Amino acid sequence: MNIRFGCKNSGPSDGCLFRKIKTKRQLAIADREQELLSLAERLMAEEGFSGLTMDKLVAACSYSKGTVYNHFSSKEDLLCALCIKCMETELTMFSQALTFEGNSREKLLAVCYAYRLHAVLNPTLFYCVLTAKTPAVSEKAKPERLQRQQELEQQLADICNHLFEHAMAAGDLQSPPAVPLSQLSFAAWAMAFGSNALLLAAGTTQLLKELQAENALLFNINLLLDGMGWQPLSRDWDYKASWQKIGQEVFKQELSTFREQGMAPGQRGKHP
Amino acid sequence: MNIRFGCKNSGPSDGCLFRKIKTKRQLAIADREQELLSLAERLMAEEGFSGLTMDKLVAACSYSKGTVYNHFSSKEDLLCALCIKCMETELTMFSQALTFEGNSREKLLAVCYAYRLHAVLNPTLFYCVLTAKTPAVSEKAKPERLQRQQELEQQLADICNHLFEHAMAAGDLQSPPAVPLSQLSFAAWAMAFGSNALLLAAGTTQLLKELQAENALLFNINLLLDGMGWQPLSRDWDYKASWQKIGQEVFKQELSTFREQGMAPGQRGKHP
DNA sequence: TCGTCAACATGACGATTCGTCATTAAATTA
DNA sequence: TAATTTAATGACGAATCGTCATGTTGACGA
Repeated sequence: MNIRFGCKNSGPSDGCLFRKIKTKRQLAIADREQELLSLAERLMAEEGFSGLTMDKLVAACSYSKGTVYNHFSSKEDLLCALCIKCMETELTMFSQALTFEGNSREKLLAVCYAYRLHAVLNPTLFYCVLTAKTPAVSEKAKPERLQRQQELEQQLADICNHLFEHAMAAGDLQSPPAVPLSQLSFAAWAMAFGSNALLLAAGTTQLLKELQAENALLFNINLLLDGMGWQPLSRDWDYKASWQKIGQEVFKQELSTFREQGMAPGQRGKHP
Repeated sequence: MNIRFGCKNSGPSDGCLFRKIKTKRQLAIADREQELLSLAERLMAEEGFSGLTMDKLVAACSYSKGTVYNHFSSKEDLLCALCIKCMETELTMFSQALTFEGNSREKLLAVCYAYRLHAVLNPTLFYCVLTAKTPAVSEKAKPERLQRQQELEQQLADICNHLFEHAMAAGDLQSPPAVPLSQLSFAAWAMAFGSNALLLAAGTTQLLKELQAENALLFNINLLLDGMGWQPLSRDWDYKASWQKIGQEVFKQELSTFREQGMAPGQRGKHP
């Protein structure tokens, strides 16, 4: 028996979770996992959250049920995998946002912009991330996947934390005494998350129709950062201009794709 | 044929959704709906979100499947009904919070306290409200229920809006020009919601363990209200003391119940 | 080239769950 | 009480989940 990092009994799906892919066979398996994930993403976008079932996925792909279950040990595991894919995309967009040239506060805004844009482009995946944190899901997902999920969460949080450090180093922000940086960072995260979630639900709720959803996140975050005393304050700087500049300079491509199609690729359907 | 507000073909569950309950029969039906809801709530608390199935509910009650389906046209409809029950409880607790004597800002804090307390006491119901806004649910729920849900949402939002009006009338808060009050109110709502959701997930996530979850919502809201310029600012007032005072004066009973049992009644189980 | 064996693929299958509907029972009205 | 409307019942079919015995493949050594 080959000694291969405990591959025994673990099925083919490990291929893409390990850092190094060895054989071409494992490579093919990892490829297939991505293929299945893309298919699942499309199914969910087309037919909504509950429209994604294992049976449908099996029917839609060219593999058998057993093979699909070799990749995803349960529906929850598949959901978790989708969540991971979503967060990886977020991470990419966040990194893209960090390239924006501006003061420390504008950089945080750029990340918020990325967060919002990602949510608008992938509303169903946003729900997916929400439910993936539900105990119902995390209890049935593969441990490796949960670990990967936490890794990504940490990386996303690190980006946010780093922006706060940067601001303090630049002298734009002073943390109150006895308040750890993570607390401030959490506040920003909570605001961004809450705004995004409510704005997404607002389409359903219709309670917030009069609200100008386009700039609501910017408005909310500005209030919060003003409360932190993050310089320059919103009364001393035109952050609305920054916001638009971020869109034009960093996410031009995503925005044009969005506007052309009315919706993002694969997001045309309903979400039943 | 009797003319009875179109009761035909509508099943027994209407009884409790109409404003007036007529016959004793309808009264009994409305009672049974509450009985079923309480049972469903307990099932969900004990066995988690996915532990609640229609079949289990039928097995756990003394009625037949058809009868249960006369009340709740689908699983999603049941979920929506639970969401409504949850929001009604919230509304009660919010009203309770409004009795707190204090300045305008403290009153808002009291409502936030109620929101947080409710979420901690009923974590599974919190998830329930989240998912009830999902298209998957709202598309299959009864129209009357969706309407009731929106009514409640409006009432909750009104409470929040009214607090802002009160603050402006008292001179504690000035809305920036060209910014509707609802925008400010939405910011507070988003912050409270986001903080609560993340804090709930934090138990799972473990990313925020170092965070002092107990006061995180207070901290976040304070930052936001400071950003709005809501007087007195947090540097001029001991809101931590207010927070504790709210708990002691308004929610003493809930807190003691919480501490005695370690968890709220019916919330002892896991959430798979 | 072939044999061997571990790893992988297959799809039939049992178990749940959802929701329906023909039938039976009860309540209301005449 | 008879007639009629309304509600309750649970057997049933369809859909879904996840498993497992069986068949297949491909890597590797001879």
